[in-house]
Amino acid sequence: MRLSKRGEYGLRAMILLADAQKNSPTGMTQIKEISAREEIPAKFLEQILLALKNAGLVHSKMGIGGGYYLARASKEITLGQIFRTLDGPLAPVKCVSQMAYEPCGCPDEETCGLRMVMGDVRNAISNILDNTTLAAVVKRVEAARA
Amino acid sequence: MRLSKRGEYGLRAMILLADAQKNSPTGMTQIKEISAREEIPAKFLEQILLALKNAGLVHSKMGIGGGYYLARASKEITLGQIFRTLDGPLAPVKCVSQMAYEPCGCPDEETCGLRMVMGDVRNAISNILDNTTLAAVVKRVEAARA
DNA sequence: CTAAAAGTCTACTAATGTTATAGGATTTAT
DNA sequence: ATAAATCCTATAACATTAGTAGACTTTTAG
Repeated sequence: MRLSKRGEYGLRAMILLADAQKNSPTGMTQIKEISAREEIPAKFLEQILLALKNAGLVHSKMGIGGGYYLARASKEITLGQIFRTLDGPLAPVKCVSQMAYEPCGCPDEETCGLRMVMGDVRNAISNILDNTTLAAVVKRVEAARA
Repeated sequence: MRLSKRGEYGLRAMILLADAQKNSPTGMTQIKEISAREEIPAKFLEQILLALKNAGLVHSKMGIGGGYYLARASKEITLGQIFRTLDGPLAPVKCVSQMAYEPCGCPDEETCGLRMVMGDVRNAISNILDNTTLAAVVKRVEAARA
């Protein structure tokens, strides 16, 4: 049940961008700054941010003084959206995926006990990640710092 | 967030063994029968059952008329135990794992927003898998069949 | 006692996925 | 024009996964 480094780095970067949004209007931040502050390999982060950009979650500005910033207010972006962009479906098995259903190979899906339980697991994960916004995470971090 | 085939096959096999326990005292079943009924490659299943045996979750009997059976009553075995044996820790990131903690590389664990949320995810998964027994799964399957 | 039926155990392989790194192309401010 | 930044694609090194192969051991039936 592991989160990939790609997903981890991407989520951490997005939380940083959400935090930056509070200091300046857009919160535009350069790759190298995110990379330095979060200790993420810069060229790897570049690919990740590009994927998030293509998914419409961040915008960017090229050239001198450019950088990345959230495409929407931080309370309009959920961790679930970021996760799915970088790591694919939340569901532990494809046969309970809402976004990318596929049969998993059990003889009868309707009476597959594993499928029932994994459906619960998927819903539990979704209830957290699809209902947690970047703004909520930033708020929680501030509470922890206090 | 994917369950491996190894984990999937192992969980399905264990649910079958739990069901078999209701028909005969031990519910002893041969690899080839599990393999046929669950459509799992026999030699792969062999390795999986061996791992479950070494973890003390099933017992076996060699020779003619042998097979595998649950080491305890089906209500004494949780899906969490099986999952961990075959796929490792439940936690999406090591820094929130109860069984196998390791730092994940964020600059400060105490104020890492991702870590907080992933802690919640781990707990949600654990609440399901560590509280669901094989007996409960079998019961649920029967309810679905009715 | 022997042969067949079952699990035991280890090694190997092919395919895939992960985690990067490299380097040129493009855009923008000065 | 130049420097600073993102854009984009390729590729390499490594790890994991899913499965296969085969020799070995134990047990029972005859």
